[in-house]
Amino acid sequence: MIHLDYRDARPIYEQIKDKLRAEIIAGKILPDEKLPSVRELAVKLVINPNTIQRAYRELEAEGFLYSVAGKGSFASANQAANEARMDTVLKQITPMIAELRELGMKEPELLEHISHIYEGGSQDD
Amino acid sequence: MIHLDYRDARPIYEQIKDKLRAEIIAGKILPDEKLPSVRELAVKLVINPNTIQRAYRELEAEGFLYSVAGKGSFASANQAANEARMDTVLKQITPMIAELRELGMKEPELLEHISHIYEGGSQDD
DNA sequence: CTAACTGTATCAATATTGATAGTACACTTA
DNA sequence: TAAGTGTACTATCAATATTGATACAGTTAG
Repeated sequence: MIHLDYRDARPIYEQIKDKLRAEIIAGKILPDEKLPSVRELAVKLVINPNTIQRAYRELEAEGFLYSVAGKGSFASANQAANEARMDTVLKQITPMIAELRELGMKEPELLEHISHIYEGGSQDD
Repeated sequence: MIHLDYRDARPIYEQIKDKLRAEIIAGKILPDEKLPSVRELAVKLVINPNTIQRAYRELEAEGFLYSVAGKGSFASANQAANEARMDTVLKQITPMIAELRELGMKEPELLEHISHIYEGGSQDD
C-alpha cells in the first residue's frame, strides 16, 4: 500500500501524507473507513509511531481525516475533505493577495492573472 | 532611518528588507537614488556587511533595486519595482492555484473566492 | 597607476529549526 | 482489567538558516 523511498529527500511523514491524501481524494479509502492504527502502520513501515502520528495529525488539520482517542483514525467524507483543504490553501493565498493589492494591482487585473494561471495548469481534466 | 529590533524574532536582514522595500514603494527613496553602501549601512547599524549584502541581493531579486559593482546600489523605478514584485508573488501563488484546481475547484468559484479575499483586505485605499 | 571607494563571492561558525525516536499518559471497548 | 487506540512531552541528531570573516573584482578620482 504505502512504500517509502529513502533515496527521496522528502521527509518520511510527508511521503506518508501525500500517499494517504491522494488515496482519500481518489476515494480509494472510503469516507469513515478506518485507517491503520498509528502503531500498526509504524510496525509495517518499520519506523517510529511518532512519525505516523505526525502525518495523521497534519492530515487531520488539513481536513482529510479525523481521529478519536481510543478508537482510531478515519477518512473524512471526500467532499468535506476537499473543502477543508481548499480552505487551508485559500488561507495561505490570502496574504499574497493582500500584498498584490498593496503593490497597486487592481481587482480586474488580479482576476485576469489568476484566470490565466488556472487555465495554464490544465493538461489533464 | 532604519532601526533594528533585537526583540523581534525575525532575522535582521528581513527587517532591513522590509523597511527598504516599504520606502521604495512609498517613493520616499526616489527611482535611481543611491542607497547607502553595504559597508556604510553596516557600520551605522553595527552589524556585519554581509547581512546588508544579503538584504540588497534579495531586494534586487525582487526587483526593488539594482546594484552595480564599483558604483553602488540604487532604487529601481517604482513602477518597475512593483511589477517585478508582483511577478514574484504571482509565481508563488501558482502552485496553490494548481492544487485548488486538482481538488476540483472550478474557475468561477476560484475567482469568486479571490475577489472576496481581495475586497476583504480593503481598509485603506 | 594607485588608492579608496563600491559590490560580489566563498567559506566558516553559530544559532535555529526540522525530523525522528523514546517514553509515558489518557481514552475506549470488550 | 487488559489490550487496543490516539495524544503529549522530551531528547537527540541532522539539516538549514543566519551571521560573520575574509578575499576578490569593478569603478572612479587624483
